[in-house]
Amino acid sequence: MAQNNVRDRAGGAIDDVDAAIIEQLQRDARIPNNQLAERVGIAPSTCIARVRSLVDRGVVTGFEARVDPAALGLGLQALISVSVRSGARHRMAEFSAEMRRMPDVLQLFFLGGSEDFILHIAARDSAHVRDFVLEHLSAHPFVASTRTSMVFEHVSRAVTIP
Amino acid sequence: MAQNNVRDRAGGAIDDVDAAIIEQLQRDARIPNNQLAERVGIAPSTCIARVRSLVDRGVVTGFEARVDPAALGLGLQALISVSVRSGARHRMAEFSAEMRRMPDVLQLFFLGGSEDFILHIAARDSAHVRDFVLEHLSAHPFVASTRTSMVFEHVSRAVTIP
DNA sequence: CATGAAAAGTCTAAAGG
DNA sequence: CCTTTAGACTTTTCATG
Repeated sequence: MAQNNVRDRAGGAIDDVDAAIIEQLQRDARIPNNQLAERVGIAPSTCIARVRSLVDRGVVTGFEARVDPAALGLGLQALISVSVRSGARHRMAEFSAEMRRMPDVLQLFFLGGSEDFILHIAARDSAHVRDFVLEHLSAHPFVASTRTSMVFEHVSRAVTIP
Repeated sequence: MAQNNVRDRAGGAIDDVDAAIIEQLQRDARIPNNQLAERVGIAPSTCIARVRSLVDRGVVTGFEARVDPAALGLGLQALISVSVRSGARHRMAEFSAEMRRMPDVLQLFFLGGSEDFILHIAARDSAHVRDFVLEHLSAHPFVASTRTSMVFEHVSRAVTIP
């Protein structure tokens, strides 16, 4: 069986050509359609239809520019584990919406287990991290406790096709 | 002072037009250059030069397609905190390179503090998570201990210009 | 640095296999 | 589902303010 066939949510299948398209677009979302077509070995018009189908089926969810936070003066990153008061567990959605509005928040992970969620933030310096935790977390009525760890290095990779 | 002037690493400055360009490209990296130019209020030829400059200065580090792991059959995500044996601390770089090669790893955070790093992985199901931890972490000579938390929800946001 | 105009290249739809 | 073709649209370069 030379061909992959991971089924997607919409019932379509990801074949080898789709996989190759995805891999190229993960590397460079701005590759011209005709170059992309040539690299994956199909005609440009077929390629355009394939890319559209991947987007329509929800496999490719968007195309975004990666920006270096350090280049914007945000040279520090931190992970903050937050435990929510047991009485406030049912209001997590509310809290989530608040956190999402904070400009410093890069990622938000809602977890099962003892910790309730982890925030990934970008900051100018350690005073900025401290202020963020004190003002937006420690002082928050839903928050039971926090634990902050500085990020020394962050590696992020696109998901690999199984 | 109506104009922003965050200095970047290369000594250039991010002015309001650059900030507007970055914001648009974070939303949609594939926006046509002439549309982008119109939205930020400059000529297409100027816009092309601005975008190139942002890339050359390392402010914009790339353009990538976002892919839904669930659409590829990876419906589960986990965060795994890993503590490294004290004797192996000086070989973290080696370990990092190994982890980066694993196809299931989405992100890798190197931390200061008691935990040494956190892995963010995508998996088919809980058996896949368990196998990953057992085979690649617990069995690894550098690893002292691990703690796995399932991710119920993951929100990821582009960095905001300060 | 920014611009406009012209050349080079790319996108896309339609028709046919 | 793929390919070819041809017209429309975009990108890009470069000379000039």
